[in-house]
Amino acid sequence: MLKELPLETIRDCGDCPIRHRAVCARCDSQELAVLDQLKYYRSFEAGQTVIWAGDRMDFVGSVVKGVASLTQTMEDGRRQMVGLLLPSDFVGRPGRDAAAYDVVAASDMVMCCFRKRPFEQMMERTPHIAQRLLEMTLDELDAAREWMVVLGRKSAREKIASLLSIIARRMAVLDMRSLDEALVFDLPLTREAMADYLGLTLETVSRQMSALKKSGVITLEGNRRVTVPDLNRLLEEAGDDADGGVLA
Amino acid sequence: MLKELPLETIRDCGDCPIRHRAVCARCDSQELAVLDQLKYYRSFEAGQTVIWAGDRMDFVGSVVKGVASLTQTMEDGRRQMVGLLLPSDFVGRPGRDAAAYDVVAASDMVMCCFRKRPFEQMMERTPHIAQRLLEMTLDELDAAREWMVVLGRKSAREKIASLLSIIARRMAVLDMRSLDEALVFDLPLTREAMADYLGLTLETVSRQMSALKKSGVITLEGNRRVTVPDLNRLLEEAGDDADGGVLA
DNA sequence: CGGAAACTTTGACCCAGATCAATCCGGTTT
DNA sequence: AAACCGGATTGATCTGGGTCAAAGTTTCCG
Repeated sequence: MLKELPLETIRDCGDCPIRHRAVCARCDSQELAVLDQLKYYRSFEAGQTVIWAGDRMDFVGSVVKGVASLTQTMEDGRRQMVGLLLPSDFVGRPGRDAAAYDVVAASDMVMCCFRKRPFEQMMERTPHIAQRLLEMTLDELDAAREWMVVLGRKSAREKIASLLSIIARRMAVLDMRSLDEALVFDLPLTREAMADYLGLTLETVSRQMSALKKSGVITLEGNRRVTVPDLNRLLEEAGDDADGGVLA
Repeated sequence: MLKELPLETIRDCGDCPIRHRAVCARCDSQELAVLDQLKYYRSFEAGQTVIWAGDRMDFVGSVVKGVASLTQTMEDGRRQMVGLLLPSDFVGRPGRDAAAYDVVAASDMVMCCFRKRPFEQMMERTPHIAQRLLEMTLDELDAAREWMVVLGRKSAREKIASLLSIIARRMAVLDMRSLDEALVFDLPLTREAMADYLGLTLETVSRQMSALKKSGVITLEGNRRVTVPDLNRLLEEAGDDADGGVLA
């Protein structure tokens, strides 16, 4: 356990599933060729730590497959998740040496990595990368701010509904499914991780999941598989505008 | 009331107080000359709304003097502040037409504005601006994530102490005062705005302010003026490492 | 298959912070 | 000065979610 998985397939950027959403999205074929030389893949199994807060971080990269979490821990052990990274999301900060947060694989995960120095040099020469990274960072900032509303002002039930709707929508987009039909997905988080995301205890998460199930807002098969028969109903429960913001 | 203040002095970029911290920080004198042509100042009085969420926003800019807040409002009226903008902070998002949040002047405030289109064009031609904006956005994302820990995991007393220490430190840096001596500053926020920042009610804010005062962690003169005799003591109350992160 | 570890659910009770309701300022207007 | 007004404080009470505790499920392996 806790060792890196062997890589089934070394992919080519050309058929990379996140080619058009990741930090490389704007790159032309020539720029991509350079990145292709620089990149290497790393795999992690669910639960494995990618890096600890404070550790020296000599790479940056993109989540290709699976889900990772960014978590901040207070000295007394209280934990708050501050980022949930789905495929195409970027890990690391150019210009910073140490990791600011614990990065943990929430599910089995594959990352496309670059050594930090060469990547930074490439960024200086390649405005397309810096532009895309700015765009992605601004999106993340927006997401962080939405999340602050969830943490600061929503009830436990609304928090759970918010989390489920965020995951449901992002998963649907990644799978290119329509938001109108019933959505089925596997939660990439344990109850404890959900609690860390939402500023709750795992008991409260469990109770509210049961409550949403009893109300028919969701269906559960086992602990992980969730069905959302009507996304608008879920969004109402989340306290959001039923036709809320469009995810890019 | 609620009209823009007349501008006492039209400043030159050369002696602008935020010249070396704002989005223009990296610009050379030639680039600065171009910006100088583009820029215009706007003043707001405390309480005045700069722009409402959803409104068309045809400018971007920097806070030069004073403090502004970004606030998200839910349909039922619950409010959460999602950004606190001090001098040098950037307002608006290149590439976005509508404001995402209410922007309100918390104190009398001066902004240095640029019409959005020309600024975006300038950004494309001037990597120094895009680079600096990326850096600032990454810093804001870090700040947002710290704030998420505050919202999700801290007690009311810790929340208040956290807010005071953030403001005290940023004010001290702007005034170039040492963090070792006693810090005195005027709170730029009403109790209600503090509550919106921290996900609390104004009554709880008031009670915890009184409690911190009784414990000698702070001193109050009137409602606004705060003295922090010992910043480390305040940081302990905030639940942070006493020698916490260095603010850039 | 079986046993254990990890995760989840459920119940009983409690408390920090919300809510509701008076005051209490410090200015400002008349 | 008196009346007014927008904060701010303080008090009494209530409650959502935390805490502690005990089962119940899955999953993982040998």
